[in-house]
Amino acid sequence: MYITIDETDRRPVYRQVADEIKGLIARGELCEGMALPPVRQVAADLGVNLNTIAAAYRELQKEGLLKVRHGSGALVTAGRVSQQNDAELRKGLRASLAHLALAGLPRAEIVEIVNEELSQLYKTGR
Amino acid sequence: MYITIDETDRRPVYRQVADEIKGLIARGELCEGMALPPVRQVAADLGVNLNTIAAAYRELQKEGLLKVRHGSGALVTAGRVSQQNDAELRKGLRASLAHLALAGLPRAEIVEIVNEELSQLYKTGR
DNA sequence: GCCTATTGTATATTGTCTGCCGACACACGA
DNA sequence: TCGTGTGTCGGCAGACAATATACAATAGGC
Repeated sequence: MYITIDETDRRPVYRQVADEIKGLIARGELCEGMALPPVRQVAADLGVNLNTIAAAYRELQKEGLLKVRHGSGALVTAGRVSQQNDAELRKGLRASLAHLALAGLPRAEIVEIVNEELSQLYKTGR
Repeated sequence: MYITIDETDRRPVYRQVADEIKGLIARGELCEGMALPPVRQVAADLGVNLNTIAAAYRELQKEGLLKVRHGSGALVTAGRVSQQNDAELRKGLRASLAHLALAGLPRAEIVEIVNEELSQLYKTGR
């Protein structure tokens, strides 16, 4: 499972990890029923404490994407998160798009980038 | 200047404020040369300490969007941020789109939302 | 059944970040 | 030059992040 940590990112590490795993699930690289690697292994790979990864797993369990079992491991339990309200969902997207616009990208280029990313998310018959 | 704080948002308040102002600049509601309201006024409107707003202004100054002048006020100095690398720019967008996909939205609907938001950002002859 | 390895969990500690308060410093106009 | 309006600085308390260490649950071999 290939995930990375960005030192320059201001989000806490456990949330970066959670978001990366969420991305893997979103694009189908992790499917329902699959086991996640043990927290110690991920922690060793990334050079952080095992509790940091455990926090990421708990975060995802709280969102309903994982089932973490004491003594066994963690399983992907869903390919979807429970429905959220529309305004809430848009907020993050709006901020990201504003960021791209402020960087000076023309609208057409942003559309192109969005389509590329969406193709990654919807490539299979999901 | 209409901005709001979301108690449920996990980002710190000063960053929420910074991001909202960034959005206002991105969609042209704040233009180069315009003055921002004093930190005390924004702080009073939002019910937070003035230093919290000052931190937001400093954040934006660091990104090159504002010029904060001790004793006078803060001015918008640019409608663009300095160029960043492409991968860095995509990261936030990718996460947002993954979130929408995990919420179960069909691809077409996401494209529609993106276009709506982009229309807000590019509505004038910018 | 019991041992052992493997796995997640709980507790305590340390440092950092947030947000606040009060005092200070700069700018501009009367 | 003085007063008002403006941003800034230092210190504080509380919350949060990441760590080290010890604990508890599970799975498999014997």
